[in-house]
Amino acid sequence: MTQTEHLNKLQVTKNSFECSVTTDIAVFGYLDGELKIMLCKRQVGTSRKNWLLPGGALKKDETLEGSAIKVLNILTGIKDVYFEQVKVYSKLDRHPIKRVLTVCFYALVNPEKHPLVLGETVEGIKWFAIDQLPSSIGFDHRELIMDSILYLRNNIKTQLMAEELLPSKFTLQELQIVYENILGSKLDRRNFRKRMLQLDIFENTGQKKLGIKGGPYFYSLK
Amino acid sequence: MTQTEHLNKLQVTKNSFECSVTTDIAVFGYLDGELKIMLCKRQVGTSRKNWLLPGGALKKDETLEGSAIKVLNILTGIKDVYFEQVKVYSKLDRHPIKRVLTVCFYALVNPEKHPLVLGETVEGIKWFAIDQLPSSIGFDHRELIMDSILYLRNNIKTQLMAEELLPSKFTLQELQIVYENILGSKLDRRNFRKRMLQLDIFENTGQKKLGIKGGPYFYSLK
DNA sequence: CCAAAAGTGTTACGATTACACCCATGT
DNA sequence: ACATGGGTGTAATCGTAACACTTTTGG
Repeated sequence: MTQTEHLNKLQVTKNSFECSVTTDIAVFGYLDGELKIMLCKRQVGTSRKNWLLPGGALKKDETLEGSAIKVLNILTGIKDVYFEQVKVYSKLDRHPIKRVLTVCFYALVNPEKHPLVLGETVEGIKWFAIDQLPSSIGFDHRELIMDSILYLRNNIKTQLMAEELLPSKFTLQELQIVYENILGSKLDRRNFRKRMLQLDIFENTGQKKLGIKGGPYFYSLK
Repeated sequence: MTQTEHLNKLQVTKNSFECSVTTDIAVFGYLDGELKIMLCKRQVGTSRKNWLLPGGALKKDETLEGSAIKVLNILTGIKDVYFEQVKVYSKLDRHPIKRVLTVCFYALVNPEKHPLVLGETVEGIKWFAIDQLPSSIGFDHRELIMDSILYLRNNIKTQLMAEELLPSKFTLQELQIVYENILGSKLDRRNFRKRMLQLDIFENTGQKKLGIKGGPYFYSLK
C-alpha cells in the first residue's frame, strides 16, 4: 500500500458513515406485441398495494452487477440477461425507515427464453406496458422506471437490441413494433425495413408466419 | 408506511451489510489552449506518489450530488459547477483496506471563474492534459478518468458545454479547440464556425483578440 | 513585406424522408 | 371476393463534408 492510499484509507475510515445499498432492475421484454416492463409484488401480507421493480440489498462479497444478477435470478428465475447501469439514487428520504442508496439497472429479456419462477418473497410478477403502468408503484420506483426508459431510448440509437428482446424468429413488423415502443413514435415501414436489412445481420428464414394476412417471413440473426 | 414498504424495510435491515460510499469527481477545464483534467495529491506524507481525482466519503445527511459539490469545494475551492453522474464502481478490491463503493461524477469548470484554493488535506492540485496523464494514478482512478472522458464525449454531441468551460469572451478557434480536445479529432474550421453561429447563441463582441495574427474576434454568449 | 491565422460561400455527397402500388393470406 | 397486412423502389429534401481565396495582424 502506498502512502497516498494509506492516507486515503484514513480518510474513509474516519468518516465512518456506512450506507445500505440496493440494486433495482428495470427489466424490459417484448410480450403480446408490446414492450413491457416487469414489476413485482413482494412478500405476503395483508396489504399488497404497491408494485416494485425487482431489487435487493447489496451484500459484502458482491459487486453491484453481481448483486443485480443474483437478485433478479432469485426473485424471478431470470438469468443470463443483458444489463446496463442507469443511475444512482441517493435522496435522503427515498426509503421511509432508513437511508438507502439505490443503483438502478436496466435489463433486456426475451420472455420466451426466460420462464418466470416466483421467488420466495415474491407475491406476484406482472408485465406492464410501459404506457400503462399501474398507479400504485412503491418508493420512487416510478422515477427509476422513467429514467430507465430514457436510457433505453437513448441506447437504441447506437446499439442493437433485437437479439435481447425478441424470440429467435421474428417478423420485421415485430421488430418495428419494439422500436416504436421504445422510441414512443411511429416509423415508416419501408424505411425501417430498408435500414434493418442494410445492417446485414438478419436473414430471411424462408418460413412464413401463419395466421397473419400477407404472409410475413420470419427473420433471424445471421 | 404501506405494508409493502414495511416488508421491504425488513428486507433491507435483515441483510445488514452497509458500505462506505465515496464520490470522485473528474473536473475538466480548458487551460493553456487545451482540455485538461484536475488531479490532486492528497495529505502530507513522505511518499506522495499518486495523483487522484478529488473525492471524499458520503456522509449521513448528504445526497451524492451534495457530497460531490461539498467535497470539491472543500478540497479545491471550486463551487457552482456543472455536474453529471458518470457511473458507480463496486469491484470488491478497489480499495486496499475496506470495501468502498464509489460514484464518479464529471464536472466542467471555467478555470478563470474558479480560483483554486488548496484544502487542508490537499498537498497539490495540477491540471493535466487528457492525453498526458501522469503515470502514477492511485486506485482505479485511471479507469474513472477514461470513463468520464467517454461520457463527456458522448454528451457534447447533444449538449452545449462552452459556457461551462470557456471564459466569458473567447474566439471561435478556442471554442473549436475545446471540441477537438473532447472529441479527440480535428474539425473543419469553416463547417464548425457555421454550425456554431447557426446555433444563434453566440455574439461577436466586436473586440479583437490582440497578439494573434489574423485578428480574431472575441465572442460571448448572447 | 512576409508569414500565420481569420474570415467567408458554394458545391458534392450521403443519409433520411416521403410516398403508392401490387402481392399474399385469412376470413 | 374482399379486407388486411406484407413486400418493394424512387424521387425530393436535408444535413454534412469537402474545399480555396482574400483579409488582417504580428513579427
